[in-house]
Amino acid sequence: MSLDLAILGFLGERPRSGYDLKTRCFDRDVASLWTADQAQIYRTLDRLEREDLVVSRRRRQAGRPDRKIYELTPAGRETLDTRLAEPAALPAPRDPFALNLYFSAGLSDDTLLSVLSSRRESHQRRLDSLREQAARSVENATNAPRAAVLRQTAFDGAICRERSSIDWLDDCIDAIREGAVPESDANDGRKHLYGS
Amino acid sequence: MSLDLAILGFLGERPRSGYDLKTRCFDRDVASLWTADQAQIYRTLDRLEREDLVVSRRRRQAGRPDRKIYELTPAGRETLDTRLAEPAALPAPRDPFALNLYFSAGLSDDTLLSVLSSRRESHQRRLDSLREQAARSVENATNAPRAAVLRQTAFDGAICRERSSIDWLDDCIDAIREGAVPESDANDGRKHLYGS
DNA sequence: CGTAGCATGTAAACAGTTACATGATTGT
DNA sequence: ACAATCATGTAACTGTTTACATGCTACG
Repeated sequence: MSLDLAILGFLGERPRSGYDLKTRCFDRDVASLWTADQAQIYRTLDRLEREDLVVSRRRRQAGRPDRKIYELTPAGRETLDTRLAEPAALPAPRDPFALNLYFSAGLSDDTLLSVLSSRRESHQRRLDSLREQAARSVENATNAPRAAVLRQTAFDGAICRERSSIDWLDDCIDAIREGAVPESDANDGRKHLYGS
Repeated sequence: MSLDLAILGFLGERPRSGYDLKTRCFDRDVASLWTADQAQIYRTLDRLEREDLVVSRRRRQAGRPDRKIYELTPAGRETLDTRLAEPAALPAPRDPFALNLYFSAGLSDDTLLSVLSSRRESHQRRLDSLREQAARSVENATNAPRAAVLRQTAFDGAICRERSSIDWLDDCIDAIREGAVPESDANDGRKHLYGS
């Protein structure tokens, strides 16, 4: 459903083709907030058209296949505005990495450290791409100051979470290095042997 | 796949039934890190048994339906240890709320404020339940100090992210209240009218 | 005594999301 | 052959819902 919203949102700025949405919008502008497959985009456009939220018209192109340009219908515009103004509940909690750690008492300090460091790197990479995209987003919207600020803000939220994840990981890593995490529990997890 | 890991992890501590996993483990211990449906748990247990990662035996009970107690096989234990030690890549970016904000230039300041505040409340509630569960987790593991610390750490990561989300939202709210967000862009999003 | 609720397991249908892959155009 | 563009097929995983079966215990 977030994909619907994103597509309606992009079409709300200006009419676009599926190809356009994929290459310019999703892959370039918001890739670090949301990713979408090409097939997903085309199918969703089909559905949105069936629901009369968008309409398409074909545009001939010299030397290229036709482009199918989609734009919002009034109903689409209305749906977009409504959905944007709705209070957005949090999604169900899904924190695979925390789960991992929750069960990791059997790992050695060294293994833990390597898991945490590689995680830290991933977050760092994501942080970098968030910053890059945030910068580009602002450039692209200099003539719409409110949009520019809100886009920057949207990225800021994600950036801020990435930074806090990194800080947390650094603390974990330090704690282990300083020996602040107790040694392996006696017999941990092996109290109940198979077949016993 | 995270569900697999969680189930293997819980069974790694001690043998348990499906019911047990649902009511004690998922609904009580890690509800704010991961949720799982009853049907999902049973289906996954079936599959894990077909894959020889767990085995079950039936236990008669006086007056109740039999319980089916699952425990890890050696292969299950090995899979668990391997998966825990693997570097965990970040999941694809999915930030529906940031997307929302990204497209919200057409909303009034008042509407924005209400969206942001209600979001703030949701995060506050999640933060509270994280803290609660973290506290209980530590109590329940006093005889396994390494596990206790790692569990606390796992929750800390999530807590820390929730806190930073809340701080960020507070900043957004303040900025809007202070008029630091430019007024609605002229004609925003309505440049391209339907049918034009 | 009857009814409700709890404890426990099984099964199957269905919808939503994402991924991955393939193929059809069209004109340079 | 290549790039741009749209279209389809398919599979996996996840989640939700619903239904069914059984036999306690507890309350009015």
